[in-house]
Amino acid sequence: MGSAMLGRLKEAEELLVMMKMEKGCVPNRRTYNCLVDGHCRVGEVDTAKSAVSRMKEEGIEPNVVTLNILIKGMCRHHGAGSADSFLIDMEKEGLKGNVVTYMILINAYRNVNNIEKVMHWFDQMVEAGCSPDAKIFYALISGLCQARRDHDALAMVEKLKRAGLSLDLLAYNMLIRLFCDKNKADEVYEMLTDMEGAGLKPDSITYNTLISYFGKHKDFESVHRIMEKMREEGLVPNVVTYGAIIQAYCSAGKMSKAMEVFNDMGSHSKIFPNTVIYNSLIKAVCKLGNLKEALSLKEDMMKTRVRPNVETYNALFKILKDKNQIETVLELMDEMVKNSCEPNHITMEVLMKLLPEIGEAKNLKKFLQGYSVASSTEKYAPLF
DNA sequence: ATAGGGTTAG
Repeated sequence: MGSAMLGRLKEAEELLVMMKMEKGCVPNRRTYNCLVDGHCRVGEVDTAKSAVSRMKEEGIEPNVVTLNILIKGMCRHHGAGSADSFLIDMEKEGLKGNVVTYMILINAYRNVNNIEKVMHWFDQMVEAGCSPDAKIFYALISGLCQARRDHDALAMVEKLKRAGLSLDLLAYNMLIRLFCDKNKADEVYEMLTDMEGAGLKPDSITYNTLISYFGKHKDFESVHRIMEKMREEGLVPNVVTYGAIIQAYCSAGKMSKAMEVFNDMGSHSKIFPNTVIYNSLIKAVCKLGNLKEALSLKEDMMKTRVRPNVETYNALFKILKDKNQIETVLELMDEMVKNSCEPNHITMEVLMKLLPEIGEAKNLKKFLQGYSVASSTEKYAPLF
């Protein structure tokens, strides 16, 4: 971004000067807030602050909107920590935040998974006499679910209900997901019942979450029962539904079942397998030591233009190492480079073990720099 | 055009 936007900001500043020169055309607080926001959006937080000083000099006091614009800008460009201390300073000067102010901070800390700070600012908000609205509660419940804090999440649900508010489908889905992760079936059912009582119907995300849960526990009877119910409700299985079922069969070692669902996908529906689904299958056949099948699935991906990702290659590197197929490792390393697929620490771990076979560190370094390793004459542009 | 938000398969 930057230059074009910065250019327009310069125009805005010039316009402001012109406004001041014309009689009866006085920039007001809104004018300044717009300008402050513009500077914040391009990351010029300091310029934004000096615009605030200028507005003060002209006798216009910044309001809570000005404060929120700055807090948001600081969170975005300087991190939540700086916005945090800035608000504390502002509060000392008597400027009070509102629900929006706390929402900005709560979400900033939620985004970096700092749940302590999320809770801290929720408490601060209540202490400051702000009554939280449903959106605030949803943000908090989301943060608590992400942090896997099921008890705290339920406590927050209680607070929301006491405030006369209720959960929506999205919030229920997050909670159901959390209880599935924690393997708390009773709580899952409780949520589903509660949801029904609130007049909310499960959507495909709810169903997919449940299918994945029962799949993980190899309870295929429940998986099918839920799929049946899903169809009765007029919901169509999507790529995630199929992915969950295929993954379930894979982890149960039922490869023929997994392949059956996989093959049915394209023919019985217009839903086609994606990278996640191919990876489930490739990982499963690798685990069974079936290199040929793994490579053929990867070829199938290339043919159907489903992009392999780093997980695909890592699974293949592992089995190729076990089977001592160095030539293929080198070929796949080149293919990764060609497809701009970035290696990760797992890739490096596997390849490091193959160092002598790959031809010492030289080739690994070339690989990392984006050069061909299979044939030393070929050369690609460095990609990483 | 003055400020705020969250979900599913590996």
